Amino acid sequence: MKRATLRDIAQTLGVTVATVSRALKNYPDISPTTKQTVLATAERLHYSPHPLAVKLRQKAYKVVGVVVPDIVHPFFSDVISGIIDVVEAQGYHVLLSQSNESYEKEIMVTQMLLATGVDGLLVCLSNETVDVGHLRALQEYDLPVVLFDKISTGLDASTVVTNDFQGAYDAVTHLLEQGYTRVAHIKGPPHPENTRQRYAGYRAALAAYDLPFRAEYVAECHAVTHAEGAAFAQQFMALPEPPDALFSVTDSVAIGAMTALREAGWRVPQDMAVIGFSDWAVCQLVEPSVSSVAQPGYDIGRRASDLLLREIQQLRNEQPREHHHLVLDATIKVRKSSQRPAVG
Amino acid sequence: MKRATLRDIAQTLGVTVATVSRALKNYPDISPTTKQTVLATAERLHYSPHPLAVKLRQKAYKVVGVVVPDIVHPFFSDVISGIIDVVEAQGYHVLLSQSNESYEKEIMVTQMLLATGVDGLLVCLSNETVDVGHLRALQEYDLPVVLFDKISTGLDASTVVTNDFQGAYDAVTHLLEQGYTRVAHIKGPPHPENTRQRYAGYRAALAAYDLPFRAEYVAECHAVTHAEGAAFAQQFMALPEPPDALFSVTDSVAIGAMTALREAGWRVPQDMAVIGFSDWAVCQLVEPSVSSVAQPGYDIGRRASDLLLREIQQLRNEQPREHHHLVLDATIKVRKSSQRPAVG
DNA sequence: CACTGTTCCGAAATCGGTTACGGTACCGAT
DNA sequence: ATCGGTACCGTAACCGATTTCGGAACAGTG
Repeated sequence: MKRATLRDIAQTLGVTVATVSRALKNYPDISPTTKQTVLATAERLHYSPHPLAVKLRQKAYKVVGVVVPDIVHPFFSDVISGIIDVVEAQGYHVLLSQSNESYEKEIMVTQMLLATGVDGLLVCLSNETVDVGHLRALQEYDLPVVLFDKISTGLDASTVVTNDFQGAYDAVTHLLEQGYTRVAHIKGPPHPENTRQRYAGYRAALAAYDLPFRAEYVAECHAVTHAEGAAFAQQFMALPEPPDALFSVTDSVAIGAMTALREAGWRVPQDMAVIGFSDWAVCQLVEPSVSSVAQPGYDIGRRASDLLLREIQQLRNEQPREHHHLVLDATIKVRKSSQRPAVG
Repeated sequence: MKRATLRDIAQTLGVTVATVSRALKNYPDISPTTKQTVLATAERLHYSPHPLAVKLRQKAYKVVGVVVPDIVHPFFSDVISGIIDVVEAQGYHVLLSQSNESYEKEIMVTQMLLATGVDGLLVCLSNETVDVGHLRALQEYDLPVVLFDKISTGLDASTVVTNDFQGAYDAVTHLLEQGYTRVAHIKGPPHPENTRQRYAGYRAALAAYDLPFRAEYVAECHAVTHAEGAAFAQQFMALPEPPDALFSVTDSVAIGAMTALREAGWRVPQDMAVIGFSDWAVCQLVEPSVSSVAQPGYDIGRRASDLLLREIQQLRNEQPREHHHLVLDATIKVRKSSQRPAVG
């Protein structure tokens, strides 16, 4: 069964396609009679306008491109879910690509999206990305770009990020309020802004409690794995004055540390409290359950989409485009791993 | 900066768009001279063909639609990742939608994808879906559809699924080989074929070892949650002759059961072995690490995409379309939770 | 010089819609 | 009878490419 076109309807009725088009779109100067018959035969032939023809004429793709480093990651799935919900409600669709944390692939993918045709782009930069010339090139083609999570100051674009500083600050403050005083931190790799902000939040919380910063209480991840967490935990336990709490840049590292602690006979949270970051589902499944800082992934997706769709509209109406920089709060989820049992 | 068109090039060179088009596409009857100048100015103007115009002419969207119940699910992220990798390598793109496990939403979403324009569809049915009339309607428009994971026999389409029967059979056999004899099973909801196959595999493995089927060793989930797993574990422990091993339909349920076991003072795997299904990342993070059956999500995505792209090609070449039904083996991942310690 | 055969390129149709513009028919008013 | 106005619909340009057909220019041959 072939797809019905305007001409099919026009020919069966003995009118022109223009008339049919107007009848279907409720134009004023169409007689009620012809409108009725057009609608009827359109219904009968299961007519629906050919998407490409409409889009070509309208110069609108009704599609937003999404580039994430890695789809198989709970945070990004959350973001994508938020994006889809907002964007589909506005009649747009989502074209999805991943960069696999590779700068090369990111360039390839953005080029492909440009070539395929999108009205705008939602991008989370890869960890490798420093230069954003490829995105600036897109902007020169009047293609709105909104960055989220991993952003860059080198681009004049709207951004939506988690408040990593505040999340870290709250997490460490929570530990300090529980009475822990020697809080260690396993940082992430030096480059991404996120992990730097978490580190900054850690130091700020210590400072707010007039606690000294102790370099031996800070370790720096590279692979950000379970194994690294375990290794650093052992390193901390071997210190002459070991820490009594740990704030980890990521949940997997935190859980790795907890495994090492348990194997060494340390109890969590009695001997060492642990709090992670990201609030993966696994935090609720392990024993003891792991406190963590939840990133508002779904909301990031929603807000970023809102901003992008607005910019697309502004471009279309030739209005000046505004850029916004949203910072969404993270919320700490307190579970067993950081709740100091009542003394006595 | 506006996008350069064929006409822009044609006008600056004083030729027609037809010449430019042919020069750019290496047609034979173009003089080397003009081909050179055309290529040069195309380069200079950063020309790239307008995707919509090409697609309209070619009657190809170069897009495949993907419908999954829930993006925020490690299995589906894996599948999507596989789809993207295959499809992008062939110059196609992925239009992503989710049904949220709702039959209504699934219909809406497939309609939207049809209206937006896709060359084919990769669909995992929602749990609610029984009738597949909405997909059959798509096929009548000559739109190839490939089902994966949650499939339906009511549709004449290629399918790609995990061998749930074999996965379950292997898992239970593994338990029996370890010397466990009283293997319990927590089933999933009755409707999805997957969970029925897992149940069948469980029973077949028991039968292969000449072990009796004991109804009190089988429980049926509804929400398929951590809490349900814990509740059923307590139920099993309260039996006069409790099981010594558990095969669970899903990892989260397995881990819930393990939590309840530990709280009751039962050791895993000494007092009860546990093996789950799906092999979520969390299995490697909890203590003891959880054995599980890994579903080949990434491969399912790849194979399903291969089938779909082939059907799209066949349709385009007016060749007869073939349907295939792939069943990909699951592989058991043996970890601590199911390895019986050497006795003595 | 006429005829045939290349070589290279333009004209125009096409994909399926949208829409500015113009024209016909019919009405009532002068 | 003429004019202005309205209701309705057709014509055609357009979006940006692809592709068939045919024609002009030129070279080679008898």
